[in-house]
Amino acid sequence: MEKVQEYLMSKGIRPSPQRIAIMDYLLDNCNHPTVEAVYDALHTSMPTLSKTTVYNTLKLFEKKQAVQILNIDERNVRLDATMEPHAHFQCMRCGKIFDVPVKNGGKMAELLGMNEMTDFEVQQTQIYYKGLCPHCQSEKE
Amino acid sequence: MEKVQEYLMSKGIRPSPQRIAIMDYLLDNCNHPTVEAVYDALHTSMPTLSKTTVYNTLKLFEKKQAVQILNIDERNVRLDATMEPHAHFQCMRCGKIFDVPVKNGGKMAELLGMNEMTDFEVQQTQIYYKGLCPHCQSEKE
DNA sequence: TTTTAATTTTGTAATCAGTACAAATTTCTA
DNA sequence: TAGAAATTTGTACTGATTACAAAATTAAAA
Repeated sequence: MEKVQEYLMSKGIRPSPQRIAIMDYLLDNCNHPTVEAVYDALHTSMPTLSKTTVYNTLKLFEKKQAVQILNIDERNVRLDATMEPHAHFQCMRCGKIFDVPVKNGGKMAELLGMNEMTDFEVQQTQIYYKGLCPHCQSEKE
Repeated sequence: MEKVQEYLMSKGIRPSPQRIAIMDYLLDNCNHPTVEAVYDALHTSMPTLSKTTVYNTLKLFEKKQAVQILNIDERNVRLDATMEPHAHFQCMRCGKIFDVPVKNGGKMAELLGMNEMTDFEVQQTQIYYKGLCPHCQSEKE
């Protein structure tokens, strides 16, 4: 638990109880939860927690590069505390989101030839796949 | 103008006046407009047009692979009628969205090594870059 | 043609994720 | 300890998107 606190500080984030709880939850739940899910899960053990705080905190985490806010789902934002470069796959049938490794582990923009567009300064790269996950492929009649 | 009609039919889309107008607008305006922008632009010359129709039509176009609905901007959906594979860059300062070519023109998933994940059936790939566009780099003090 | 069925469009009302804002609380600093 | 700065909270609001059912248009059948 102090691990989380140290992790936040290493990212330049002041470790308040709320921030620790949120980051702790994200590190334990890598299933790309929604904001709602984070709030619901923490609300019971921390009844005073406000949804605005969750939003504020996530915005802060993003700015400090401690979380990725994914727009892969058209309805809700999804959270991901894994900061190593990787892509995401969303199943169009069950909606689940999967982490997907990228060739030679990273440098996604370079892989795609973005380095040749020297005029643009890329600060982040997001790669979203959509299709059918293994389970839903076999379900499909 | 009949070109658009034929294009829709080639995609398996019945060419109603509204659909023709919307597709025509998207083909003429490649600046990744919002739904609102499409509606506003067409509303004057087609006063009966409803915003619901715009939404319905775009959903249909997407299903028929005649348009890409981009989630790169966190506020609004953006439209793109260019169906050749390419990536998108959004400037974090001015918000503009740019088309970006991809190495050897396409096969984006393969470039990233997604073909090796044989268990997932990828149907579409979206690549979003964020950073500073050339113009905003020089503006930045 | 007429009639009927199917498709498409329209407008209004509702939903719901996300934000604005100011008060309350906590933490830091002098 | 007092006061300033940072953080959290709750409520009200916004605004994009959807639900839905009526109206209009188009296609098909007779």
